[in-house]
Amino acid sequence: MDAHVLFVEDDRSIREVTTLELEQAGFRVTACGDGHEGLNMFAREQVDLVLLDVMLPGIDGLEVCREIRRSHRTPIIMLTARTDTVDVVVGLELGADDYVSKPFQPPELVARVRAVLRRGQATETPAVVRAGEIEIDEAAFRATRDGRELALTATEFRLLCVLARRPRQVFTREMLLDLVWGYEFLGDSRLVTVAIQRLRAKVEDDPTHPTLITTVRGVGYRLGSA
Amino acid sequence: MDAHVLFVEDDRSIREVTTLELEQAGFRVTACGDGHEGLNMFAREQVDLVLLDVMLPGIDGLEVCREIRRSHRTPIIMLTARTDTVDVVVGLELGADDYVSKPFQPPELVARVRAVLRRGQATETPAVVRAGEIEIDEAAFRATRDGRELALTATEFRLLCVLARRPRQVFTREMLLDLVWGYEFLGDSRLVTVAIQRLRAKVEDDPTHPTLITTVRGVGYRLGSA
DNA sequence: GCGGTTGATCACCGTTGGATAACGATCCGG
DNA sequence: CCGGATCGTTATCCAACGGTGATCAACCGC
Repeated sequence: MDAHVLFVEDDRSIREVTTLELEQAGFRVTACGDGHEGLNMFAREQVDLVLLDVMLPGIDGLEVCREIRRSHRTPIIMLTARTDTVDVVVGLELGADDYVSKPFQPPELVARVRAVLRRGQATETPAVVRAGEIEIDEAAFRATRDGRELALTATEFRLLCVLARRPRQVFTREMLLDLVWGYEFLGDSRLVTVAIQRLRAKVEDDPTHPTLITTVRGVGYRLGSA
Repeated sequence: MDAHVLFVEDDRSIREVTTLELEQAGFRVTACGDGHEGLNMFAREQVDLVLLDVMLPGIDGLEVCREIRRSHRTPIIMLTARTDTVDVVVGLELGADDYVSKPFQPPELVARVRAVLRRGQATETPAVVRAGEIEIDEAAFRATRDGRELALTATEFRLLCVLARRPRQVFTREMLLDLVWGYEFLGDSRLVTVAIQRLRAKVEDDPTHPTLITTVRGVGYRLGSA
């Protein structure tokens, strides 16, 4: 199993106890105490599932959930202390996969986590990544924009995927060479420049003024979110 | 636990023995023998900690460390064969989290790795650094002020990062030359003066009366004091 | 106040990085 | 075998970046 769980919960004692419980159940756990940080961790780490308290200082859990769902389909389980069902409904509407109401028995939580992960694997993760108006279906090898399909070539598609998997992260040309063309590839990194160019021509509204794939001069390229 | 360790060491026997030791201690290990490859692996793999020999063919360990620290806060432990402390000091200044001097007892190394990882989780290294009203997202190479994005150049951004990583710490011009431009850089330290000035022009409310980046006459600069 | 030192500011301009177009090799379906 | 598509390579153009030197202003010891 060995899935990586991100746990966002402001109550310290709950956080520590539950983290232990999850670790004993065989999960790798990254825990933090507020929404901002949760989003940061999520952006940095490769996470298989997110455990999200609704009540959080700063950005609350629902907001975090919405933010994650903007670009990722990682399973999310919400934790809610409230007895009323409003948060649950809103949470599920936002794309949460399950919820657990506090107080909970740790074994129950572990069971739910397992269940959601299993479900996710069963439905063979749709692997649809969204980035702005663009939708990428890695499995189907298709990318659409506002519903219309983009006629991307294989390398263009791979390049787009790599960029889209970590939106906002800047990739140097060398990283992209490794990730898209493979580590053994020997060749000028100017190839990346051209590849980006060709991708932009198909993806951007106005390729001369790219808004989706932006250039960071002296560093590299990045996708998304102004 | 199951952390992923990247191990960069050119001496083959040390590499193999230590890799085994680390694996027996429960870590996943990726090993390689030179700096270039180390950086490539780092770019490709999801790594939790880097073990870095100082003496390496090609790019040396200090350079690799600097390169990684340009955009990542992944914990780094330096291995140094030298008895003199210069490398250690430079390494720590460059942002290494610990160092171990060779020859070392493998158990000691494992203990240090565990300690640094634990520390890292405790201090929960943020991808986004805040300094006053300024937010810095190192991975995205992006800095905002009151939400509005700052149009910084690559060097300006790196300079800001270095200063922001240790707020209130005073940096001499020579330190900044090393940390931002690299220690091979030969050139007048007045360059730093100009760079600071250009950064201030974009960051300060009133660049003629800087409040964020202050000058310590006869010494250097520091960010966010008061 | 005076001279010396340190930092701020400005303008200059060579270099670099990135956009863009064009070329050629290779692959593939018909 | 031919025609189109794809992708690696190369040449050219332009803007922006950043290193340098000159000049000006602030500060310090005497």
